[in-house]
Amino acid sequence: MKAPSIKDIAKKAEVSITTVSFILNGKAEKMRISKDVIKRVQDIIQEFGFKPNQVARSLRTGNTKTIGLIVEDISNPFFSGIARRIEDKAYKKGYKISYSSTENDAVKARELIEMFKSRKVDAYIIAPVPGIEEDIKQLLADKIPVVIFDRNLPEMDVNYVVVDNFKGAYSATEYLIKKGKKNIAYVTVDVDVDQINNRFLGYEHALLDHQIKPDPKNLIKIPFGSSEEETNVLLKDLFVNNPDIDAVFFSTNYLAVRGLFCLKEMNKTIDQDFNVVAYDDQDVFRIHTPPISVVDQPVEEIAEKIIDIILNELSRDKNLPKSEISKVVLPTKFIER
Amino acid sequence: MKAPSIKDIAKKAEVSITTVSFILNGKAEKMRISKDVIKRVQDIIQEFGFKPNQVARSLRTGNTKTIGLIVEDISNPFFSGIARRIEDKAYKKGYKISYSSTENDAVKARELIEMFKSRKVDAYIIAPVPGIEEDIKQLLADKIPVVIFDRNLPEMDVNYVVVDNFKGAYSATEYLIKKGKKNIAYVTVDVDVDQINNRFLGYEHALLDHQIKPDPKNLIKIPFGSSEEETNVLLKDLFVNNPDIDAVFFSTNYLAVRGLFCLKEMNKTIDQDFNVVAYDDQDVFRIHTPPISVVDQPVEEIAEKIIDIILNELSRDKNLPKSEISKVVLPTKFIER
DNA sequence: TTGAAAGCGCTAACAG
DNA sequence: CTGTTAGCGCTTTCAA
Repeated sequence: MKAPSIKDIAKKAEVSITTVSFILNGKAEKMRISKDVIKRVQDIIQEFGFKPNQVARSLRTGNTKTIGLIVEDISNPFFSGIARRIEDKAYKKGYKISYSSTENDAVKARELIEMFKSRKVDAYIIAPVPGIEEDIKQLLADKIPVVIFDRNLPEMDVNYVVVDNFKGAYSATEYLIKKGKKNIAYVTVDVDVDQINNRFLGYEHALLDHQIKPDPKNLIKIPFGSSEEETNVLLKDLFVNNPDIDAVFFSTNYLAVRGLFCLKEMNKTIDQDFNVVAYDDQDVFRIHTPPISVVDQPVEEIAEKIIDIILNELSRDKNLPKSEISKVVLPTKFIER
Repeated sequence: MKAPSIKDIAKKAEVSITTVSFILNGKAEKMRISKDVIKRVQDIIQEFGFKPNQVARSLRTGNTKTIGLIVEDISNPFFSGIARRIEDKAYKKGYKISYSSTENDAVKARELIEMFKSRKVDAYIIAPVPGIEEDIKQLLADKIPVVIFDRNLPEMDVNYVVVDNFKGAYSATEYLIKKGKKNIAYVTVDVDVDQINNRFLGYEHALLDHQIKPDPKNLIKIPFGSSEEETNVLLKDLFVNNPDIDAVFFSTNYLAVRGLFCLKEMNKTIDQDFNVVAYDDQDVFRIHTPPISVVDQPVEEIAEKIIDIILNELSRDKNLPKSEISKVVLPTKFIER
């Protein structure tokens, strides 16, 4: 009960494997293979339930019709939302997705790229971690389509799709300032990546533009990978030691969720006197009582742009036209609640 | 700047490709290749940054070191949580994951299996939709490792990892009954899959065991794929038309989330007089005011069992020992809040 | 200890 | 219009 090969089909149909191959690849017309033969071969393909071996095809043609997706953590709703939409669109064009999570670890990220390389994926979609610039450059040098997203790698000539994190954070901070907040805490993660940095800059500049001096006491960086408890401890310290904080801005979705739990535990009520803003919209912020205002990232559009760029590069002639780099910066939307 | 092949290495090292291959595959010892040669070849491999072409290797050996993961929707936190953990464990054993979402569509699921088949994935992890029994049987007949999870396919000799949905729903319902609830609504999805059916049976039996006659008016099945608005309308109808409902049990995580929004919009307060229970634990239920009791599925364990079974089958000798089928039923945990 | 060579299944010149 | 054939890069048997 082995899977039939093109040879079996050819033998059964009493034609050469070339003929079968042409029919398989829609080149029957061009090769002017007779209707009869086409029909006969197709019937036999049906009958045998024959599917060409993609592995062999890949070895021969050099492309695998697979796209490698490298994210920080596939279980983060932001990434899984993107993954879902990318999968959908890629699938319609005959591409499959292989995914992997880096956990923000450059070593792991590098290994993943190696793995994908040896597996000959046709293109890469990467939420980069600092330290893989070289590996990405290598990919580019090999003329393999790459799109990075979520974070930008400054100084690199690579396609990217990001949101305007500076403006996003700026507008959220300004909102708080206009609400009369004077001591706006900023909770972030300690990784040095572009989008996180820009969010902080947005926060900082909004303060400065409104004559508020950023107070280091109001700033906390939670180490990446901290457990729920560790995060809790740090957050509580922040609020306990700085009772005059009258608003908090969380720079990531998961920190905001942790923060909300923490505030709840502390019986700190969120109201006119104490505001909270989060990054990324999720059900949890809408459903919270009171609902939490957020800086919303257009997930759908991000995914769409990414896949458009990838498919476009994939379909263009590899050798000749040196394609323009796509630099997409999408706006965020502040949702007041 | 083409990727170097084993041939390039062999030439440079002035040995045959066989020798390189043996060294690559850790068979150098067994083949008693001299230390010198090993060293020299390995240095050159280093220098060239050579990685064997997995595609070629796959074609030759017949395995791709890839596992196909077929779920309903990768962006559902339940599935992405499982995906994350499976990925992690598989990665450590040198396996990669290709994922795809079926959207509960048997036709799409079948296509996905075909796709994975032609790509020669080594094993399948599937959250099955009704109607693909035959395809799975085919896989089994070809002796390809398969584990299904989340839902069971009754009457099939296939490894599965599920939770005891009957008991899960039973205990949750009983909890509500013991709280004195008389009119417990049940909100579910209209797909006819094993785990959804069992949840309903659990609910029903709990009622019957406590001399409560299930009232069809308290039952609603939301069509799968309904939009947020459509769901809203249906839910509102339910509550408006049945004002004596004093508790609701949502049979899936996303329905519960929709339901909570809906109740909020209706200004229906959740308190002693009106209870809510959801299936699957998520941040959103913990953070809700008041917090929502849930039937928790042990995601970590589910993922662990799945990957254990898969890796175990993958490592056993294919031809000889006909392995026992693994039937794992994990308990759910009712979390009262 | 190492090398030569067959072949995994398929595509695509090239030859009729 | 269709067939022959040379690989794609690798593993593995058989020989030396």
